[in-house]
Amino acid sequence: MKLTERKRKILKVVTERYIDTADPVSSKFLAQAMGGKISSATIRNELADLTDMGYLEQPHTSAGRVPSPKGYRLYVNELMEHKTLSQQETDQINSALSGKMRELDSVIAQAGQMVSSIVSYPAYSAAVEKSSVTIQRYDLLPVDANSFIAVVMTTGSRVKSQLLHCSIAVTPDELPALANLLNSHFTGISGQEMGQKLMSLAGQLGAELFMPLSLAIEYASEVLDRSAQNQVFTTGQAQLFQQPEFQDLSKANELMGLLTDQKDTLPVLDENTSMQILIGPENVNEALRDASVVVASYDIGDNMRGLIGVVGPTRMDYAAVAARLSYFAESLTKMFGKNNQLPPKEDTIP
Amino acid sequence: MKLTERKRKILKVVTERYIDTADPVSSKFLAQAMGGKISSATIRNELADLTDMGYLEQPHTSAGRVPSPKGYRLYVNELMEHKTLSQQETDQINSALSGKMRELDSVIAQAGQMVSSIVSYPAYSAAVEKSSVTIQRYDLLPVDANSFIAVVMTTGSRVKSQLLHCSIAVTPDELPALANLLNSHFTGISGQEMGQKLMSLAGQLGAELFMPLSLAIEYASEVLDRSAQNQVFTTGQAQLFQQPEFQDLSKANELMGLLTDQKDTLPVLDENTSMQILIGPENVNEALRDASVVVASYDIGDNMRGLIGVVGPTRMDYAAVAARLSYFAESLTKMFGKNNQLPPKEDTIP
DNA sequence: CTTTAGCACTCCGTCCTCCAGAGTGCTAAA
DNA sequence: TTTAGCACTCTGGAGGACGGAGTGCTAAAG
Repeated sequence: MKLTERKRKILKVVTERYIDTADPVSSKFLAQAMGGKISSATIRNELADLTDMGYLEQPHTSAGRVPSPKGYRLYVNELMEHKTLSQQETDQINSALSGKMRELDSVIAQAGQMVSSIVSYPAYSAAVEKSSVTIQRYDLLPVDANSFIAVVMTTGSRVKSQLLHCSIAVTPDELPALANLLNSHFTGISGQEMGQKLMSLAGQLGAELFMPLSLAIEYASEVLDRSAQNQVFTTGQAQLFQQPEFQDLSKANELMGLLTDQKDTLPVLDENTSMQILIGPENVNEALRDASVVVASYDIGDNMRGLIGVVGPTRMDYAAVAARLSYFAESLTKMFGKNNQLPPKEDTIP
Repeated sequence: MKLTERKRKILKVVTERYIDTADPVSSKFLAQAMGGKISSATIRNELADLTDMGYLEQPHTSAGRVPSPKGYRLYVNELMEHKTLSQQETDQINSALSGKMRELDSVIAQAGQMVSSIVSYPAYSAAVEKSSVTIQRYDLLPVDANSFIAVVMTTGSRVKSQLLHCSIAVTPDELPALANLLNSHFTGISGQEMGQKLMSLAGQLGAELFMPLSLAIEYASEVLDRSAQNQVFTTGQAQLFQQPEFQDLSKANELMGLLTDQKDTLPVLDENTSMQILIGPENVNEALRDASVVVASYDIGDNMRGLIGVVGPTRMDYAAVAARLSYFAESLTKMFGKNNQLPPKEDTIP
């Protein structure tokens, strides 16, 4: 059977109406919405065809029609009009982004919050490394006899630091030497390799050097660990309950679990794709089978990509979400691009 | 009317039974549970008294009895037997805590997760400053012509650092002088004061010094800001739905909102109290009126306190939660106490 | 061949009613 | 003060009736 222009039009109207009201769409409504030129009987014939073709579903005989996942897919790929945001909406996003923030984790977390509040669905947000992270550089700063600060910079120019306490006293003079040792032998390698290398040095160094060294390395490998298990932030879970499809606890519960306790199984975007829409059963994740996900990525520096996604019912407003999400992702890319690594910089103090 | 020993016993049994089954407790059950020596009719008389006194409630005539908030309060204050954890349970907690972790935020967040999974209710976790935080010390590390690393240490010995980019070149020789300036004039004061002081210096310094300085200060005040708005982590929200009282969406929804989007309004413990139980209407927060909160605190270094709380139905198992939470809090205090500021330290590399 | 009017049919959701079960409160006796 | 007995109340689930919404099909019209 051929998908005529009129069928496409009908599918589009059905989808948009259903997105709007969450009620199955009737032939009567369609006849009107399509201009009143054709009768509901004709529409019914078309609907029957579309149902045969798998684009529509009926919750039960004698209910209206609802788009199937296949229908949504066609809608998203071919029928959906790509919205552009209104001035007001871009302003809203821009002002949300204009706050000054430096630390990467905060930026990521906040981005999720903003998106969630803008699209009114739960959102998630993460940063993923393009390649594996290693330590690029170490600095050690003296504090007192038993403490010093370790500062490490990873590939991707993220800087982390921590106060370390050492039961054996460390004189400030020793620190530069230790730092040298670290920089020359413990950069560019994995946490495991660091551990091995450290062991091999165990015999050659006195305890007064070995101990602070091992502390610093322990810290460094913790930093690597933490950036490897890329942290996912989620927000706006409560928005789920606004949706009629999640009035049913059991459905909502599964998704909630995903959003709170198994965040790390949320869909990740393949590299080189800037946005992806996953509809219902297209999701690998069992818990997302009755939901849809829109996920976009943005660039952070050379070695990292940010990920930001929205979770909603299959009935979610794809056009609106996609438009907002892609604008948001682009803005973030620009923002990070400004100085090749960091969030917006204002040269004035507020 | 007097609260006889028998009445207390009955209240205790009612409460524990109700905590266990979530079903109103009948006189028949009580007669059996109390040893079968007295008849259900007698129990009914006693129940009527307890209801008059406000310790029990009836969902409707001809249902069994349920503890009122006042009843729970009495139970918690006087009737509850303080559990001690089994070997297995302490082992579980200890092994959960034994993972090595240094960064404060991660420790806090993880603590919440552990507690939530141990008690099977949603949990929240935060760190609060005992007094206002200021910067104690600055270090600046050269990176390249236009970048340097700023390292700041706050009161309470938390160290934060960030790579900063400056559009005007900064020579490495200038950094120590800048750091001196920062350490002598910009320590021990609030973010606002820093801003003012910076302004007053604006005229006296050339742009090549002023600009990196202002970047560093901007970063420092951001650090202060962030630690002022003490971040609250929540986990295990999905556990709410396991509870029969939150099968009703509207109840659950309100609580979910609190746990995801208004985390910062969750109850905070007064200083000097190590644990507190807030039952139903004792909560100031409207959304918590039908819920209970158990919150405990632990020490982190000199200037900080950790806070860890559990949110559940009023019917929550206070004895179990309180026991686990206080053990957990004590363990954390010990853990942080070890080196007066930091999480567990192992002198060996895994 | 397509469109349309007409009509029978299906299914849902709601509203009632009915009824068993659980539990109480009260009374009167032990 | 305790207890047996009994009438009473309330809930929750099952069953049935019914209006409404919407469809599918047929047969006629374009």
